[in-house]
Amino acid sequence: MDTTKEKNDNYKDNLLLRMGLNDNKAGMEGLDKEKINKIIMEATKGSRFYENELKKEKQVNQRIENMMHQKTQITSQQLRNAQLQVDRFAMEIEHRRDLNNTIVHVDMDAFYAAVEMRDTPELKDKPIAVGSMSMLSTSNYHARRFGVRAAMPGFIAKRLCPHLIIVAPNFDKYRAVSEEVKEILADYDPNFMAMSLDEAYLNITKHLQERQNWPEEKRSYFIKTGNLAENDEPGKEVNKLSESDRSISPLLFEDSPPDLQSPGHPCQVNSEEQNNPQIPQNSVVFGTSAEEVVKEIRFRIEQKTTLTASAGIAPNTMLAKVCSDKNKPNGQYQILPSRQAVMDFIKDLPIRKVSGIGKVTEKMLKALGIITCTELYQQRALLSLLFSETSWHYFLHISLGLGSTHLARDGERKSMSVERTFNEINKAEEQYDLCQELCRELAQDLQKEGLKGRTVTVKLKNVNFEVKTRASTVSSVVSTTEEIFAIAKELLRTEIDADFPYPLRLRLMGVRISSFPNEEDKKHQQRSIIGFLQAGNQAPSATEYIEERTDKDQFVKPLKTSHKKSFFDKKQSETKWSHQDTSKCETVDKQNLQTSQPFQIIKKKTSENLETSESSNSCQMIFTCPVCFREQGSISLEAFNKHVDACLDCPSVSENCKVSTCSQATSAVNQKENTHHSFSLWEKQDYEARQKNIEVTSEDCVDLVEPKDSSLKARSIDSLRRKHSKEEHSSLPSKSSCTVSLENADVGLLSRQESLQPLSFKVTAGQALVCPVCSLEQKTSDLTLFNEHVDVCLNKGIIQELRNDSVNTINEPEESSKSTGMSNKVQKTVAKTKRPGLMTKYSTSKKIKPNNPRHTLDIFFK
DNA sequence: GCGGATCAC
DNA sequence: TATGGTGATCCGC
Repeated sequence: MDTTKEKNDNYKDNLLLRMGLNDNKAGMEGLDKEKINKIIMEATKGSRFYENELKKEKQVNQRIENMMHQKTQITSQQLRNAQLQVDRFAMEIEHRRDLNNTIVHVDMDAFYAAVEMRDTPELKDKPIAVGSMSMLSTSNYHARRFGVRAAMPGFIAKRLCPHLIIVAPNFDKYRAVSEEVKEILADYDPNFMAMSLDEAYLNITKHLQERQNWPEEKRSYFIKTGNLAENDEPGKEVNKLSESDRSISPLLFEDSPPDLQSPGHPCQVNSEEQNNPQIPQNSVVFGTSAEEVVKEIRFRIEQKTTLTASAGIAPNTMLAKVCSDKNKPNGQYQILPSRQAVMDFIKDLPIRKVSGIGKVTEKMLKALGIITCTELYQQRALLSLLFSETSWHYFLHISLGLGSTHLARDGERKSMSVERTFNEINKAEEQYDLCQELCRELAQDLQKEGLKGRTVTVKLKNVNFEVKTRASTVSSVVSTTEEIFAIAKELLRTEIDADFPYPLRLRLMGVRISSFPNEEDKKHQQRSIIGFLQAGNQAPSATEYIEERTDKDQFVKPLKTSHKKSFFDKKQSETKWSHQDTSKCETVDKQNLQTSQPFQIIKKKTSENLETSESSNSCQMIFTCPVCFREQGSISLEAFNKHVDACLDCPSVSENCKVSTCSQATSAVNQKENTHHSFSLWEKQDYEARQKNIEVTSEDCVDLVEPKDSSLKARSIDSLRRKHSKEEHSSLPSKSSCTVSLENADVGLLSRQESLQPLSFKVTAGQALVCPVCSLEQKTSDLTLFNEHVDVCLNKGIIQELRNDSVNTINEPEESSKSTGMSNKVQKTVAKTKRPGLMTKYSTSKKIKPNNPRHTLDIFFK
């Protein structure tokens, strides 16, 4: 698909063109550009949306004005100094220029629209767009001639092109097609980086090396016929592409360059093929060059999906991305891996083409007379004085044609959010209901990924399109509907109160959660559990502490939870019970009957009526060590802490708790497999989820434990745990204990599967490390990995799950809020916004080498 | 840590 | 009638 950026801009350019606010060229064919602008303006002018656009525009202009003023203050001496510094840095990064990688950016052409056209032949020669009357995701090339673009509201598109057919998106279908494409991409780079359903980066350097020795058969493909037979393996029989099928692409892309309209079409077959009797007539042989590889990729994509892709080949991601746009649609472009080739390409390249330079940046730079990369380079000293270090480093990289040469693995998620646009809602009560509904959805999403965060942000957009965000960070992680809503509600309340007596007139509300603890945090959290428990004034008793923390941390569980055979039953200490106003004791008990915790501080409800027992109920508490899982009875907190400390610090802790660290099911697996390497079940689950990019349910989890046992298969890990809690000691660890053991072969499989989104799993023979938590030998010599494992065991297995369950147990959802009437599920875009390694990568200040750099300047641009 | 902005898709 | 949703990052407080 074309870059949204471009689509967006063209639309907004059109929007603003007649206002004299923007004079970019759009280059329309089908409909006169003036007409397009006129129609858009007529549909837009006077709207609240438009007024807000103007307002934002003014703000940008103000920014520019400030910048220009700042510029006038710069002395020539400052500029000279800046020049020196910048050029030193330029020399440094130039020195590190790496041309040894071949990066490919593959981009499906008008993806959603193309899928719809493929599947509905009637649409083939009509202008179509995918989306709704409110917003379009993409349009086909026919519609684009009328100025119909993505990120344009459908109702305006309809005015531009009355015959436009707007098709509702079908994301499941797009996902499926995307998977087909990804299967092909994986053949060339198992670690390829998918940016969305229709876009991906590949590093084919390794493939190219291997390919050099490949025989022709391995590079030949038969041309298939109209049926969509699965057949994209080299050398497999397929028939000729039928006329009707071949007609699809040209109709989609009328202006395709003829030589690229059908990659791999017989007209492109290598000459060697004709001379080789081994290769049948209706086949194509691809060469061994990068260009040939990419042709092959695009050929296979089209054969398999009947859809076309464009691609760019370059020594880094930044250039590859720009290249893929060059011969779009259905084309490709390569920048050869030489500095000269790169510089030639960069020379006149408008900076706006670069990923990361958006509308605003473009405008600001334009105010400085910068439009092309050459100009960007020429103004580098000035830029270093006007922009942040992060920014000017980024600019400098662009202007030298530098970018990421490796595809960074996906990092951990940083936030998760839900937001929704609706017709004006101005009644506070409805706003709260809506907020709760969003919190509920968010909590569900969080649960799917097993995440908890500390910061809750509420986003509000009023009917004038003015956006506000309000955030609150709490001291410990939250994840349930009630916890999130408790925070979000207050944020919302503050805003409602602030405008009183006027109502908030909202058109959008969103809830986001962030500040997920990283591994370090978790470790710290775990290790400081002792201090955690001691928090409060002057070493309070455990009971006092718990009472304080009940709302947030939910470290408390009514005793019924594990009354069956728990050690805890025997020794209970007195404590008080308090609960949040929203909690419902009935559900608490019901829930608790179904759960058991390895580590719990148990409170027994002594009053019949929880609602009235605030702060006065006696509860009894028992501690179980989170490390060795042994009940510590009603010992003092200090003694308990010491014990935990000792367990955490003692590497031979496993010696003390070999027997009971694993639940029955897992033990069985371990025995059966008799292995050396183990993963936390949940770790593996997370891992596989990342790979498949799917939601993982607890059912999946059980599959991992014992795939052959159908009786277990159908059960969730929770039910498994429940079962165990009944059959065994309830003090056994729950999820933490579900450690999957894998044969080395399995580990190998994992490593291979990792291809999609690699984890850094290294399995090396030799030195055995024993996890002090799960007692299982870790067959890795990588300390980091080992530590990660221990962290997972500690955190996910014990504290996290304890809290999770406690929380779920105590605050059972209140009665459902009214339906907001906005239940239409929107596709969650897999928005990976990482600019392949630029913006953030160079944010650290560099030590400048004290070499004289001045004379080297000329090497960059002449 | 917060809030507004920018950017990508 | 009607201008999206998700996620990341940066900057100035």
